[in-house]
Amino acid sequence: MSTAEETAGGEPQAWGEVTPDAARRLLIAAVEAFAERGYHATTTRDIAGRAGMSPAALYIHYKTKEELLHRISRIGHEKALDILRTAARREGDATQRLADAVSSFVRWHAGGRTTARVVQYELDSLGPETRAEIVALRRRCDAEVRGIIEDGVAAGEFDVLDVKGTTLAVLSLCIDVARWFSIDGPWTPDEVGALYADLVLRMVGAK
Amino acid sequence: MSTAEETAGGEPQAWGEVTPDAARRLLIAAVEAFAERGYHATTTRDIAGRAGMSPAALYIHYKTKEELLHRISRIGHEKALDILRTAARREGDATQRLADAVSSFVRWHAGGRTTARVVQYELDSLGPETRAEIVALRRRCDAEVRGIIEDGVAAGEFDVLDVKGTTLAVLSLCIDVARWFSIDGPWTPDEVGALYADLVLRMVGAK
DNA sequence: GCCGATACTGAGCGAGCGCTTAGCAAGCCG
DNA sequence: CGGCTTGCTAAGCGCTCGCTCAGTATCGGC
Repeated sequence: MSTAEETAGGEPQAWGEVTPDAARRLLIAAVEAFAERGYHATTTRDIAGRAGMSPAALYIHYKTKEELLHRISRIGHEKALDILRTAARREGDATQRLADAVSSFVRWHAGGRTTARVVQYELDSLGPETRAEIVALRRRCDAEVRGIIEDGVAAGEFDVLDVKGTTLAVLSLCIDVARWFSIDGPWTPDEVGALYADLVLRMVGAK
Repeated sequence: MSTAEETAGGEPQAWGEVTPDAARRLLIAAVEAFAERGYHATTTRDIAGRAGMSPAALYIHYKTKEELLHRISRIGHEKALDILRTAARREGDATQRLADAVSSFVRWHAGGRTTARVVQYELDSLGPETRAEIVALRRRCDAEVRGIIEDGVAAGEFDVLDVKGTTLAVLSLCIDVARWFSIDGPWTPDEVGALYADLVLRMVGAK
């Protein structure tokens, strides 16, 4: 992970799927601006300015300001789902898979907190149909984590009172990392990932 | 807790300290609007309209739109701190006090989620000096919870690897309830409070 | 060398924003 | 009863917003 990308807005080679280059620069500028000030407080002039372009250039590549948020949100959620799915399908018992899922999910929220903050907290600024699409992706994230916890309960590895509620709490705990984590704080993303994996294993009563 | 206030925006007899009546109505309208759409997406015309007044009436009672957010945020944080302090100073061992703190704090975030959402998630919309004042209140909330956990560790009741990190995680878990809780969901605020108290006791390794 | 396509800029439109001002109705005090 | 204060409204100012459009520079294909 390069320092430039760590401080500027994301994971290494992030947004590589966005082409052409000008469209990607605008999208990265939008991620930074949305994360700093929020969607509604960000102006299209600010986004274009950060990308080194005139305000009108934005509308060559995106129909509206909301389309930018939509693209960011979908790509981000797909990445989040990918992280959880990879961990859930790994070999190993439920304890190992849950620890892996939580630590990598938290690492993503801490390391790419600029992106994660937009993805997790600007959802309400999307229109109804667009939001519905993103909410569907979130439910699939939820299902991946619930699957691991159910496996652990079935195998007798975990002791859980309320599977649905505990799943929600685990995801909520991980997601909120994007709100409070700061690169200037006392922890690295790896350290928070390890701490949180331990806390979550305690929450599910892993032996 | 009356149904009207539950669906409309807060706890019973909330905002009783705000006078005169017109100022309170405007403030309650602002809480609802900020919670629904966010601070920047809310217009002063919308706030005044919800309170049944003309746009100009707002400026009789408040200097700016930001002063409304400031007042809401300070009163809300004082209430949150009061809840945690009351629980921390109760009689009983650390396990009982932590369970009490978490369940009442979560109940407040779930039951008064309209208010809590504004208080917890619109902080960045405040100006620098105002935000500093609120951040100081948050640190005092943090200190109350850390105090209980430190007591529990000292008494041998808890088994915690990282007191500071665990404190942060516990508060983060509780606060994020305001983001996802819905009155239409499958749980009551009491049920979430009880579930979360159990989860947190597991996180700190309570016997 | 010319043509159309592509990527961009400068200027600016209509709308809606936060906030102000002038004026008015109602209540209290002498 | 007259004059002052209080709480409000109608109208609107100055500004910035998201977005548009006519015009321009650049470039590959023929």
